[in-house]
Amino acid sequence: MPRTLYKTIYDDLKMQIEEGNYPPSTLLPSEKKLIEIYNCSRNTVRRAINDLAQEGYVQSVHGKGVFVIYHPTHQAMFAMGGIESFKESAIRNRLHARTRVAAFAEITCDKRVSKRTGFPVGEPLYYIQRVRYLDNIPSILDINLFSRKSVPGLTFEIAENSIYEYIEKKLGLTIVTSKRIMTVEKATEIDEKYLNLNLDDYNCLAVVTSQTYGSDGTMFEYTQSRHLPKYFCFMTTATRKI
Amino acid sequence: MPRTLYKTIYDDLKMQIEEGNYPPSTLLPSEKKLIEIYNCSRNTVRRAINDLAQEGYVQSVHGKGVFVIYHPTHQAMFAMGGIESFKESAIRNRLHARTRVAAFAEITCDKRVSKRTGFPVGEPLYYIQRVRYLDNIPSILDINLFSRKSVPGLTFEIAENSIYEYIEKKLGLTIVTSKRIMTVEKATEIDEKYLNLNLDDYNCLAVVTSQTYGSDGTMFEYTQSRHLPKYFCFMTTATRKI
DNA sequence: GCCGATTTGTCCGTATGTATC
DNA sequence: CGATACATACGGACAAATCGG
Repeated sequence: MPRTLYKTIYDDLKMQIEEGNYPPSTLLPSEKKLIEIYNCSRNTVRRAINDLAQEGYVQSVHGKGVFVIYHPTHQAMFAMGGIESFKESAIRNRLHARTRVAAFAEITCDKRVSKRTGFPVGEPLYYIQRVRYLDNIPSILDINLFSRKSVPGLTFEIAENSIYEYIEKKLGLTIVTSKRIMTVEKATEIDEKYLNLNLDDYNCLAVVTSQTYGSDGTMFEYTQSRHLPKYFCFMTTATRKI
Repeated sequence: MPRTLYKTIYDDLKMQIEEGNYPPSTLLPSEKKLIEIYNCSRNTVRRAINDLAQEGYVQSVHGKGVFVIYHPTHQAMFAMGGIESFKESAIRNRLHARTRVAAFAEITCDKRVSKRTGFPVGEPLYYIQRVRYLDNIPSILDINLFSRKSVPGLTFEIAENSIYEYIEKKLGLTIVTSKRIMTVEKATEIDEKYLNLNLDDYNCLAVVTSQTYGSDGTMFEYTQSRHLPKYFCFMTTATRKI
């Protein structure tokens, strides 16, 4: 449940938009009216609208009002721009999810790994390979590197379930920022093996590389997710800086 | 030139971070100090920090301070999360850019097009196909649909140069929000023809579909960009909502 | 463990500027 | 021109997290 006022307003407006009470290409009530509706200050309303704008739900136009630009099409997507665990996305898309751990090891960051990941040389790490099944089809190959300092006590069993759940619920570490880079790469032998690839079909994979930062300001995770193109979709909203 | 105070502060902090004056994993000066430095109110400083956080430059931590999480690695990318024209990205990456217009027509949106693009049925549109060359290699196939109402007067010649320049400079229309969806698709015969594909190499393309909204709150552009994987890279930053 | 200083987070009120109609 | 709408900027108050003594 939202504990802050602007979050409550944000959630309510978002719900109203999704349910069609504020249809696409119409205007939201003016800030003045929203102040009356939610009985709060103008800043608080503006904060909520701002967050909605960043997610592509609305767009403010000077002197006119706040337009709804949400279209229901974009709901049925698998991988969204936000930060979400595999389990969370699977649940949201009503797919059966299963994870098989293919490798689990403790390593130390060397020069080569440091260059690729951004972890400092000498940093103790967990190296984990996992195959993700959606409705029993191997769909994603995940290669994770977690800092053993930031995320201590990881086990094979936790990796089989949800590492994010462990981080947030057991360790109390909050996940804040995630930087992601999307590329398309030729499938390797390892991909072929784990994802049961038929190269005549697709010989490429969608590769998402991400660095995740926790609430202590340090990077605690570097992950490469290799997606079967068929089930891959990545959505984001950009706003132009003037 | 930035006309607003928070933009000035944002630009200055960004520059300092990029130049290494505020190195990665150190703290920015506290809000209190920044208020003194820039001689402004707390809200203004916070606004600038907020914008930097959304671009993955910094991350605020309650009770501690604002960490710099920028790493210089991410500069040399081609397609970024932001809104940028082909010409702009090419210049930023110091590549020679050329555009060949393969098709230019005026059409009217029918049911099928409407379902795919989100334009209303009956909307008058421009249909444009362009091949983008980077350093004389055909790298991107762009299929654009522009609203003839929002973007009147488009010509073959403008399409050969920069449509965005025309929209912003000649029409005075501001580009605000862009929603994008990234997928990986099998290459078609058309791709093969225009991009000189060798299917033994890559048989897939990175496909970015985007809907762009202008300052009048209406969608004026629907574009599908089909990228050669070799030169494709897409970067974005996500922050977790609690 | 407690306390006080520091730092960020939330929220309020107000004034002024500027675009739209 | 005036009314309405959003944009920028300032100020202050209190809460919550962190850290050092």
